[in-house]
Amino acid sequence: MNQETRVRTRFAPSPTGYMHIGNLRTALYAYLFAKAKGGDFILRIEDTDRARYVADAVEFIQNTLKAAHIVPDEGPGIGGDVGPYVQSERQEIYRRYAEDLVKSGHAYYCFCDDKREEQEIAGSFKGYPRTCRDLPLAEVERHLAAGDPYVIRQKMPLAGETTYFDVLHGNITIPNEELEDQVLLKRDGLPTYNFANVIDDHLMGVTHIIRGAEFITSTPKHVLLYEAYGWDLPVFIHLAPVMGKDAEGQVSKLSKRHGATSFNDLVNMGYLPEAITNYVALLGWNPKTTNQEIFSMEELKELFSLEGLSKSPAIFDYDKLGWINGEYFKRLTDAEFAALARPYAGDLPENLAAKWDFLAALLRTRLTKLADIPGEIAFLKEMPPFAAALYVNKRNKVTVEKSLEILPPIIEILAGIDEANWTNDYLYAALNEHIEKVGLKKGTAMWPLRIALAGQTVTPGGATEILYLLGKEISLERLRDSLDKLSV
RNA sequence: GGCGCCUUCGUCAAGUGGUUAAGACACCGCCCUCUCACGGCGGGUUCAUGGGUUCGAAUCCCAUAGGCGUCACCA
Repeated sequence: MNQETRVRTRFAPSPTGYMHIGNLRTALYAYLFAKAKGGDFILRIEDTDRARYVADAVEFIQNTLKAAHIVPDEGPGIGGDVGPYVQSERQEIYRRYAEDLVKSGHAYYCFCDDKREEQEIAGSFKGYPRTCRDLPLAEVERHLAAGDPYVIRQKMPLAGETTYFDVLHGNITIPNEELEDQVLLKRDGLPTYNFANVIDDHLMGVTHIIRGAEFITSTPKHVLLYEAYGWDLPVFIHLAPVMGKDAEGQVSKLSKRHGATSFNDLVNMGYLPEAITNYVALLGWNPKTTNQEIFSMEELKELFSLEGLSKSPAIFDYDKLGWINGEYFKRLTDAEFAALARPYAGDLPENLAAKWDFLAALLRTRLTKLADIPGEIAFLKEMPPFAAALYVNKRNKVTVEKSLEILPPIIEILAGIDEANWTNDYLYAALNEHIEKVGLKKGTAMWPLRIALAGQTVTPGGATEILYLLGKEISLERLRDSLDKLSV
């Protein structure tokens, strides 16, 4: 390929209505590479399996890419010079190319039934099926004239080996006897993946094929096709898979048992699309020149290079995703975060709903995903039952007895504060004054207060913040109730 | 099973013959602190195993093991 060739990459999903995070990463890398090189990124839909067709899947894919800020230059609904970009609309093209291959002797009509199962049982599956490989021309014409159903198969070399170059893995060589005379055109007239893929990549001018490692062993078949047509080979880049780890620590290809595996699942859990994209970019790619980890899409487009790709599988790590998501939360303003987080809080009692912005600000630095919000704020909606042992805190020198002494005067002070002054700042100042007067350590007084108020040791916000959120009435109610239980 | 790919801390990873083997997440400790979190400082038997090559190997070669993929009229 010469220097002036414009880089063109593509993402070619089948319309399943589900965007696996591994697929999203493939799309991302193909997109980033094209953009890093000032080239084009194409979206092509590979819907040649009628049985697997899912309604609205194309729209779903487009929406997902949009949410992830991956923007195709060409594709269905976008246009471009080499469309259509949906394979089911290109049927005639494949047929023509398949027939050309028959004429040039690289493929042949096959009228056999699909006997694979029988053959496998018989244990002679290798080399199958080549029955029609050398069918006399007259015989072929007789079948065609009779309208017999057929497939077109690729004629593989019986000996030797095929080698191609992969950017990540170097030369890959597969013995030709491993290659089956694969079907190119199916009985229903539609092409198989292995055929349509090659035709389209060539016709659409794709220069770099970035796809999953599961295609490493079928690529020699594609290479043979390119050679049969006399076409230049594109550059192959086979990405290592994304793995998951289950509860037992077993590693396997990322799937349901590892939790959410689709982009949309993660978004619904409250990971920001930008954070997911950022994390996924780093899962199998490293910028090399910097230790930076938080990247905008613009930065990624500039930095991305094939050299940073990793050839070994990477395990999807929710901890790291959570950290990156948290970093994105911290970069938002309080108002932005409050708006984004509100739907996850569910129905809020009036007192809390009115103070949502204040609550959200407390939550912002404490969360790794929005779906954790209900659990974080449950104690504000309803006082959880708790054991007196929670009052005991060594570092703040608090015991149950001590709490019994500390609480009553504080409750009295709080009861005397006017509703109008019931703000975090005022409450904090008032309590602080009392604490200093009686010579307590701040933590010693605040600990039991927060426990009596919240019923749990870990809370978003400190004692006075919780007082403010709960409001005077509920706060005093909770405190008196807790004190009663403690006195028994 | 055949063929193929992969193998640096628990995880993501830098590293391309000479480094105290970066950095990040997670974990642990300390500091900060009205708890937690945030922030700051610090900690940890990491080069799968066995052979070579070399003055010297995480880096090169060969085996072994393990993991993964593939062997469809699915992609």
